[in-house]
Amino acid sequence: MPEDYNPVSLEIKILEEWEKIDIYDKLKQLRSEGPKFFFLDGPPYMNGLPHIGHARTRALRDPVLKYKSMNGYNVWHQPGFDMHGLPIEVKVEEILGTKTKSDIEKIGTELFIKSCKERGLSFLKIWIDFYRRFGMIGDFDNPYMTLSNSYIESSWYFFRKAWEKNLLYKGKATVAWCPRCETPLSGYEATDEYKDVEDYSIYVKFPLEGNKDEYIIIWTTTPWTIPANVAIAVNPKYEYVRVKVANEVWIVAKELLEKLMTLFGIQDYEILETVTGQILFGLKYRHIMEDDLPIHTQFKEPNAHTIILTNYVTLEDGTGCVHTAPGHGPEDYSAGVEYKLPILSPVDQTGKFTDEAGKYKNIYIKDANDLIVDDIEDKGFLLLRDSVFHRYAHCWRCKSPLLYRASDQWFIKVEAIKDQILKENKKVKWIPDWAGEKRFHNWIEGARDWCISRQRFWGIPLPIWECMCGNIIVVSSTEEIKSLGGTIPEDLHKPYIDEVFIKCPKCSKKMKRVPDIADVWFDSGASTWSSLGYPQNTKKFDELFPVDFITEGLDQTRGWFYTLMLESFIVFGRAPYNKVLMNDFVLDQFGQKMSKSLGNVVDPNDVITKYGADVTRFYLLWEIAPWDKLKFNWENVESIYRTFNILWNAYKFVTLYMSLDKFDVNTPINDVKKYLKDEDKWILSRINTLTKEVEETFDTLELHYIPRKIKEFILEDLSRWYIRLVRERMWLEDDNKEKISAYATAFYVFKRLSKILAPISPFISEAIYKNFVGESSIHLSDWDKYDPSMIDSELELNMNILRNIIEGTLHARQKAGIKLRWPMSKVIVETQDETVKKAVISLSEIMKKQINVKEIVIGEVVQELEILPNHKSLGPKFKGDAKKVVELLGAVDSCLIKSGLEKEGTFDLKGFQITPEDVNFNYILPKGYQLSEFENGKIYLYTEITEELKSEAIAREVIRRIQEMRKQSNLNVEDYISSYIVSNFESDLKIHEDYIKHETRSKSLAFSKNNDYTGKEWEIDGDKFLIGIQKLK
RNA sequence: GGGCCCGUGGCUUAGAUUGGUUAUAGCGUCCGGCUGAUAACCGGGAGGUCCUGAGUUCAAAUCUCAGCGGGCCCA
Repeated sequence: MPEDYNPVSLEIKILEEWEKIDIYDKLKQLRSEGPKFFFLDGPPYMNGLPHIGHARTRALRDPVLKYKSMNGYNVWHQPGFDMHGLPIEVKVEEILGTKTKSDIEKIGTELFIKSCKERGLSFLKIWIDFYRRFGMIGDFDNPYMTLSNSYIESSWYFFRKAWEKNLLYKGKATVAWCPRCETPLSGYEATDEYKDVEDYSIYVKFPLEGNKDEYIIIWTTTPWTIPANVAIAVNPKYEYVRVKVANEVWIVAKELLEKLMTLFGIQDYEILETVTGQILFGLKYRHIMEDDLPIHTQFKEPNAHTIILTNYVTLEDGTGCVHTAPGHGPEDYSAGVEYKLPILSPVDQTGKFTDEAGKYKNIYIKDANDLIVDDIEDKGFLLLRDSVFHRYAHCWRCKSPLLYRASDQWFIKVEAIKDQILKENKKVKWIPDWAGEKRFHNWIEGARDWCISRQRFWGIPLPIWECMCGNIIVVSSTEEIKSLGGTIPEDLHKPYIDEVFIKCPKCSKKMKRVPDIADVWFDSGASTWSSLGYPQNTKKFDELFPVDFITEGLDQTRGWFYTLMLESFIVFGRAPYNKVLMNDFVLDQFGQKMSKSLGNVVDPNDVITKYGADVTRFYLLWEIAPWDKLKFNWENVESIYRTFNILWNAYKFVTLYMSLDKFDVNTPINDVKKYLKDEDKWILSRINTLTKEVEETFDTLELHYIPRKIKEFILEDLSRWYIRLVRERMWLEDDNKEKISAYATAFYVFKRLSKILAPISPFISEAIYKNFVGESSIHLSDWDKYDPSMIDSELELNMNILRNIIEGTLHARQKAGIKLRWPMSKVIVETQDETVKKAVISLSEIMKKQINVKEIVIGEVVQELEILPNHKSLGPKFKGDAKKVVELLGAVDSCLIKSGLEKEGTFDLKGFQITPEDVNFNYILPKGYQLSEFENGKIYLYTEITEELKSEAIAREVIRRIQEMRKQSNLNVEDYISSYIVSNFESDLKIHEDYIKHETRSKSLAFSKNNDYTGKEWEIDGDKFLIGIQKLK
């Protein structure tokens, strides 16, 4: 006999059982011959605890895997963990108290890297414990970890392939740079953290060569980039003006002229000439810092310090003439390449000016701003010194303001292959489709070459060795290193790997590894093959590739979804995954982002501790579609808990009677088929329909529909309807066939329901299944496919109609103020719908019981139409004749008037023209009837209570009181009692004596008081009843 | 600034592929009822500018366009 529903203790108990039998091992063996299903786990970053968003993603993916397992698939479910990268380095730096890279070198990179490793591994157990507690079943003893030697070695394969395909190159590029971390950041890393900051806003004039006192005006918010200026860009399409201001001539965009003059406070100016940007092309100017930065006089490139043309120049702000410093901006850099400009980037990796910056050498760029602006002013080139608030990129980890600087980096040539990747992406099934067809597609379309190198410590070392002679070798395995004369360290990380030298096959000199590590986004992107140890071990990969299914959050569009696609495409020439489910985030109940500072963070462990993993998983799936934002709502979690409680109680109810009767659960449903009643056939049909719908939804991955349909089934079909209908049958004595067939039906339904529920809520389903079926685990059982022969759509439809009518009748009862306990003699169902008539006829027995009415008639009740004069309208209209009109209204058939008004809008009442506003109509029910409407018709409840009905009603009222007393006395349902009833209704009760005795399990029923019994006085409709009961031994 | 997604009673939501009677359900609230599984449940009432505006149409929550607000991604 199961206890009350206590999810937490139930789940803990089941977890212990799973551990005892080593359920994953069993599952693996069981499905070893099945078709493969390769699920690739999106590795969480190991710098914190699982949050509710992680729980959501897992609540989405785990049901798919469990479902696939139950359907015979050999599911690959290996958890993965992302353990390298800057976030961990930053955390470790906090702990060790280092501020710069040289600090790290001082304390020793070995110590630093060891600390990073410890940090990365420190969360592993917590996460795996969380997965287990969450009800996931997977290969948790063998996770893939990006920091393992095997993973690193496998991932090297990518660089080798990219190198072979000419997609890996070393280049100078202007990339976002964090001066504190002293490393470049990817474009998107740089945009993660924009902050509003105050900066200079300066307007500067550059003197044109040859034309005395003629200047071109530029605007910038970064004075520190002026030293690196090598060109000024204009847009060939725009019009520019040469303006006379005092004794100078200035060049600015025509459209911005007025605005600028107002800004500079200049009233007297004269437009000398209007030209297109095209005309300005090639004009030479002098750099304003020639004196302090001699380098500006030494450029050999012919285009240095000229006006160039680009189309990225806009008229939104500035002057239409754009200061161009290829060493400090990506767009400037492309312009620099296009026009063969010198790439000047006189800033070192810590953000300080270098020798090339002349007098500004060794000053941190931001600190140099003031000095530079002052200098420009002193030289007379400053037109305006102002400040501006704008969004400026900051380092996503350490929050330092970023800068752009040119440096030597390794790149992946993405632009060359993106068209092919777009083609591959078309083969991938995305859920929802727009995630792939639009979002991901657009992202790839705009992709640029990927700067994959980082000048940091904690990451996958680039497997690139360089020789003085210029030879470059990209290795793909430790074996290869050995064959080239290198020795393999125990740990493939820095600094050990830096000590590995190989012999140059060309010149026999010592080749040195490029000291860089890979951008951490590279790591997880290599998981397709690295998690399987490929290419060092080919077996698993050959069996499993490609990935059948992945799922992650929508932020991974540019992250994991992308790196997986890109890297796998480069290595294997195809999309690595077939199906991708993209989910949105979890917000708080008001739609606010969860954050520590707001204090609105929902810890998944809190939810699990309160309601259990089953409810949590079910809720996270049920609340909203996976790809929509989930507003976490505790009240809705509570409602799921209540649903589970109801399920449990329904389960308890049937098991109670089954075990009392020692029902043999092996009784096949076919054995009792001829005893099945309509409600049995109906629920059997419903559970099969539900199974069908669930199967279909697991294919489309619109996963939220599954728990919604299950919840509706549990509440509407199982608890509110089926159990209600069969309750009495469960109380039948002995081997009554009606009872046995109800048991067999209930068993079938619960067994199937537990299967359907198993993928989503693995614990309660396990408990129900094991208690019923006795097998080791539901998760080692096969999915019960829906049985089309059990589905009777007509019956389902009829039952729906019936439920509508029953609800309508109960409404009529309520209006009449008659309790359900009181039997009524008749109800008349009025409908034009033949289907409804059929439904009522075929299911009238159920209906009679549920509405407690003796007879159901399909027919109609003629209602009298009453006409009510509207004096407010009639009075003014007919004045003195009004009274006569009212009399006439009473004399003429009101139906005639009504149809006349409806057709013509007016009615001739013996010469008086009346209109609709003059009268109101009212239908009068014949005496003794109560009306209620339902979807397809009307219900008339005949409410006259005869003596016969009343005595039955009283009997039922008394039964109800005795049941209540049994309950209060904590009697078991099977206990027998003796009872007495003292009242003024002895003769009524005597008519129903057997009925009362049977219902209350009274062996004897007396009509006089017995002081030995537990007695209680009740009042029923104003009459007093003294009732006593006594338990029999 | 661009791409994508979202906006429906106090709250959480269904309904958009295919325009069509009175816009779905739950929570909360008020009234009534039921209860031999249920600290449950059932019936009813109140509660709506379906973000705004325009357009297409006999008809728009639904389709189109523009705008507003929120989110993710990018610049």
